[in-house]
Amino acid sequence: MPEGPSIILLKEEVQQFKGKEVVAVSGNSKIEQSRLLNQKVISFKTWGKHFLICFKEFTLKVHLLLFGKYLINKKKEQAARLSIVFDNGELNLYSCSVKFLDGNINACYDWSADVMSDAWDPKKAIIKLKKTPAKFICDALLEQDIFAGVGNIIKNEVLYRVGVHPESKVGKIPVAKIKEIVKEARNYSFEFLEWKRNFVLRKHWLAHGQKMCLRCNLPFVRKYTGVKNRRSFFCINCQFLYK
DNA sequence: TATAATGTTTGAAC
DNA sequence: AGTTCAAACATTAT
Repeated sequence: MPEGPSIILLKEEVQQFKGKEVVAVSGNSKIEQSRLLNQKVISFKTWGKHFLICFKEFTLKVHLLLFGKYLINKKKEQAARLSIVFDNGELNLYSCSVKFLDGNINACYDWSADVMSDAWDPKKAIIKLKKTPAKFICDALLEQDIFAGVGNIIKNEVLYRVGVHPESKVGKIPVAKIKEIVKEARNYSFEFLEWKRNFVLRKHWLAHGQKMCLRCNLPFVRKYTGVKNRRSFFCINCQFLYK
């Protein structure tokens, strides 16, 4: 479900509730649900994979993790983690993490680290990468402090597009190539957004889940890589190993 | 039916 | 005290 672009779509879909007051709350979440009652939604925001419902005094942070789902004006049979009812509809959240953040939301997040944000700052990402030369690039791309919103699919697609082996060491990758990776992390995320919006994301995957490399027709390597030990799909012919 | 998968936090073990 | 790592959580298609 998640990855940054999917959360942007969620934000778009709930705009009907902006400015609306919460009239009922339920669900199996252990948070103090009553806090939400009678509160008016000031705005919806996202930071990477975080979906943020901002109220006057606090923000509700929703993270869909790996299996999270949401339904708008619809319900599943299973109990919701949190169901937020407005007078014009409801938002139902399932198998996700929900938490309150107190105070000004801007104090909680560095918006410039979010690849989907207008405030995204590629230069900062490059500086952060330079500080961790020993890290594998496959791990670095998943670091939310550097590339908030990038998940495993985006990681695989970006590395294939720029021709970099996932087990390359950050410090061994030429600066020009690092810049390309940073640029593509944002660029691909926006393509992901439009494809996902139109339900055609999957058919545009060039690496993730693929068996053969379309460029050279060699079989992909499928391997759990990095300290994070996440699935990587790559072509040893088209993706250079900087080590 | 067992397994694996778009993710993160936690707390024990070093 | 800082790092590392396995476990926990949760869902569903194959």
